[in-house]
Amino acid sequence: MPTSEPKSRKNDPETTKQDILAVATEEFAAYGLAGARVDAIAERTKTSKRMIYYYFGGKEDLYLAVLERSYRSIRVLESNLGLGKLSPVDALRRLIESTFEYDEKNPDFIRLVAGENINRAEHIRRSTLLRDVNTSIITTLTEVVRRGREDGSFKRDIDPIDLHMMISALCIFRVANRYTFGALFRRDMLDPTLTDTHRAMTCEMIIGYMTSEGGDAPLCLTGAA
Amino acid sequence: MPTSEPKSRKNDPETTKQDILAVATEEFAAYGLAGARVDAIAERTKTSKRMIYYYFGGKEDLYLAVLERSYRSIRVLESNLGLGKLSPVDALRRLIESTFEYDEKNPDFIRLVAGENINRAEHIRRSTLLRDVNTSIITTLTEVVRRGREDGSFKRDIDPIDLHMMISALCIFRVANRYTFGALFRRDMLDPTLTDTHRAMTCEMIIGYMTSEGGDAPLCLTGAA
DNA sequence: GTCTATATCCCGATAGAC
DNA sequence: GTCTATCGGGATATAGAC
Repeated sequence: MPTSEPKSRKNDPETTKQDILAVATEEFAAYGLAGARVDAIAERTKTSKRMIYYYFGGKEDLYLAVLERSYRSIRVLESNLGLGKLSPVDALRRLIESTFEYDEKNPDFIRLVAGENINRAEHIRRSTLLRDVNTSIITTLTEVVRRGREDGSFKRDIDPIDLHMMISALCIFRVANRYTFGALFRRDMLDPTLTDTHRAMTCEMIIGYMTSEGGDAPLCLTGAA
Repeated sequence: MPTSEPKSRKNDPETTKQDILAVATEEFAAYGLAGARVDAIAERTKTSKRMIYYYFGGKEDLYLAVLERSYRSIRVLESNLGLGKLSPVDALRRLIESTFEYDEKNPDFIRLVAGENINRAEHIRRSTLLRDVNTSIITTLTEVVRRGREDGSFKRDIDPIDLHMMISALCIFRVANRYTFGALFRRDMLDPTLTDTHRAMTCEMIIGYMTSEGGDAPLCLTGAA
């Protein structure tokens, strides 16, 4: 058996790296960058702590690799929704529902982003790769908004980044703030019996906004002080 | 001068404690519980590290005291809005706008909450005081929703906690995720030129939802696949 | 490429005088 | 109530053999 065929070996570098990344994602999501422990990551990995430094350099480099992998995952998923074949309203609804489901199923990603905001995004800022990966969602939304304006279904002239902000806000909040809400108001926002209600609220709020007319004081302000 | 009048002394306990709390709020908001340094807090205080342990017991107790002070601040503000004198729609708008302004002006509070969610709210959960303090916002919203349903201006039968969730989501997101958004999309969500746009979007989205009719497929689904 | 053992630093908490 | 000096635990990172 020639040594030039490493793929038959039990532990090839790529598998080891992916194993480390998967475990590190959970640890960083669970405790944040400052709270995460390299020892804890190594312990749950098939390999050793030395290998983490060997492959990734250090704790912060590993953390950045985790962020890059996580962002790529959601952006790839969004790009495969086939929104171009749908009407603008249906495309928007499909994007909102996909985001809603993805966020609910991937709390680790939400927690990573929350942690990186605590860090004032100083690690994301160092990565041009992350910026490139994330352009796709804005490109997608720009096209949906353009088509909706063109066929008249969207009445609002909105910046696509602001639309992304509103979708993200409503989908992320119930995951990101699940614990404080649960502790303060005794209501688990991820309780399965609430999913349909929350998804419908999210869709109707955003689509309702996009498809309705706006104005200076559009809503029942007559007679107010 | 009798010693029973301590208010004339330069350093009375209450002032010292408030000084510590103010500095600790900034430190915990800036770095989270795990990332915050007791030494850093002590350095920027008028007093010493020893006094932090003397008054508060330890790092985690100080952190909890900071959380209690911060939550009390926003809940007191909300309670003084005089919403009972306004129509349901105007009351809702006033509450949304107040929340929007408060969150924008108090990023430290938003960051504290985000950090506590990283901690899975395990500190908030230990405090019955925090739960009591936070009931007021739900009481307030319950009353607004009840009146709006009664006079017919609100068409949706919404759980007040869910309404609070939606208001919080839209107002908090642009502050909580300011840094990752800025780094990824090159748009500072707190840029002063965006404030009016975002506030109007937030109000119209929520009030528009509450005052419009809902249904299974209420929005332009005719002809869709 | 992989392991164990360890160097080095940093931080929370405390001792003990005044 | 306030200060300075320091202890002790634990974390990141590395050394060095195989």
